Amino acid sequence: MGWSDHRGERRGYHHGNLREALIRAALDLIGQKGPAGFTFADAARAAGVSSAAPYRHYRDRDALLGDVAKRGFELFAERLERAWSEGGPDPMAAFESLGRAYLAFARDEASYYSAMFEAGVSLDAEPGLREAADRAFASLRRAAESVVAQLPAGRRPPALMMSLHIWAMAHGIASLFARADAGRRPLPMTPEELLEAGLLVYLRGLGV
Amino acid sequence: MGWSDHRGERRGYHHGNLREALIRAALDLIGQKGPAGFTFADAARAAGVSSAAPYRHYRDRDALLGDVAKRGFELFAERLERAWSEGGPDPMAAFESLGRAYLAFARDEASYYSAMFEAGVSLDAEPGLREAADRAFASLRRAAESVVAQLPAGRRPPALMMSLHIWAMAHGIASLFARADAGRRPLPMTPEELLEAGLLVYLRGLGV
DNA sequence: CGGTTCATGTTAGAGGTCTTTACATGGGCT
DNA sequence: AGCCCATGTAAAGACCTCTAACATGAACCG
Repeated sequence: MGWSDHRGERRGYHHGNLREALIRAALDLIGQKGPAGFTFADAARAAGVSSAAPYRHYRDRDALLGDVAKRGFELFAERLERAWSEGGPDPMAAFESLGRAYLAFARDEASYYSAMFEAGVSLDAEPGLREAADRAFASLRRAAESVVAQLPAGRRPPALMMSLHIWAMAHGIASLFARADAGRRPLPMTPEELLEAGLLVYLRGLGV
Repeated sequence: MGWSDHRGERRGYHHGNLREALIRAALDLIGQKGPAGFTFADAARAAGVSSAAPYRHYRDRDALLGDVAKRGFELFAERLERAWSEGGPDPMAAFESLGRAYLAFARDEASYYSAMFEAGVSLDAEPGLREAADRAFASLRRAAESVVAQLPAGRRPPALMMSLHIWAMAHGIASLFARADAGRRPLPMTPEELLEAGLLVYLRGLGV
């Protein structure tokens, strides 16, 4: 069959770039039906190949999801690092920029976020996955250290703990309230406002 | 077949309490393989009945999962309410008791927690599900109101927002760090300590 | 007490999906 | 040109979902 896939890219018997097409298909399907809402064969269909073709590139569905999660963490780390460095010279302003970038990622790249945190993918499922996740977390931690460094030496909270708190709150808000899950709890404010307010309260509690 | 199920409870042709057995089977299976890791037929097998029997009690797998989530929220609400009322007369002490109960539930009843927050069950999937979830959240909110009421009238933050922040942090910590997911990020402290510290910082930020 | 009823089981099977095995294709190298 | 092998397909077998038709036995009723 020579007809092209749904993006009009396929050229002949061989797809040419099935690996990437499967990733895109997985992201599309996660967006439509959640991380558990599609099968390996569904991804093959969406990419325009037979249901056996994906096995040439991934051992099974979990391996595909693991690759998606890994790429998600890499993209996430980039976005967080960029938000931090573009957030201005003031650590606090940069910090808020980071928080917004976190939620923006959770919202705009909801499919990646889902694969990263809600698909039940083990950090050992894919080589490099844990490293990518660590890099994203390190970005948060560096930001926390930079804020902590502004405090007088006697009142510096542990930056690691601080970054864990912030990560937990950002993830909690993203996970509970920022998903478009049709039937989610309604909020009196946007998730971004909720997170910003939460971070401000938390930082004030630290004496910042 | 007169042999009994894996818990030695079955008596004869009729199971006697298949509905409950299916719930237990679902919880067992979620604990072993995650909320997406088993089928309706698996649950039937685990309960010791034919694969058609569950249809007498649940329309499909989602209905079973919805019932599990509903019971989970009911149990969760009970535990939170009890922790609050047993936490002592001091609102702050009661508040910490509530936080510990939250994490204890996420840890000890990980299968319920998974069905409630990670299985993608819509709050409309089952009659009474949303009500049960609301009751659990209301428990958090009442606790927040009680703490807020201790503050001078001019400095009272909105209790709803406060309860959302606390829920988000508790859920974030439970979801990211408190699961025994074999390959989770290691922490320099227990999740309970992390949450307690986070709540203290947050409450200090509010002026409590 | 005997018979009826009906909720709750069973088996059988249609229809579908997933996964694997054996075979087909053609791009790239010598 | 011709070979190799990465990357596709087709088809078989296993399993799941769901329905239909039948079986069992506990509870109820005359």
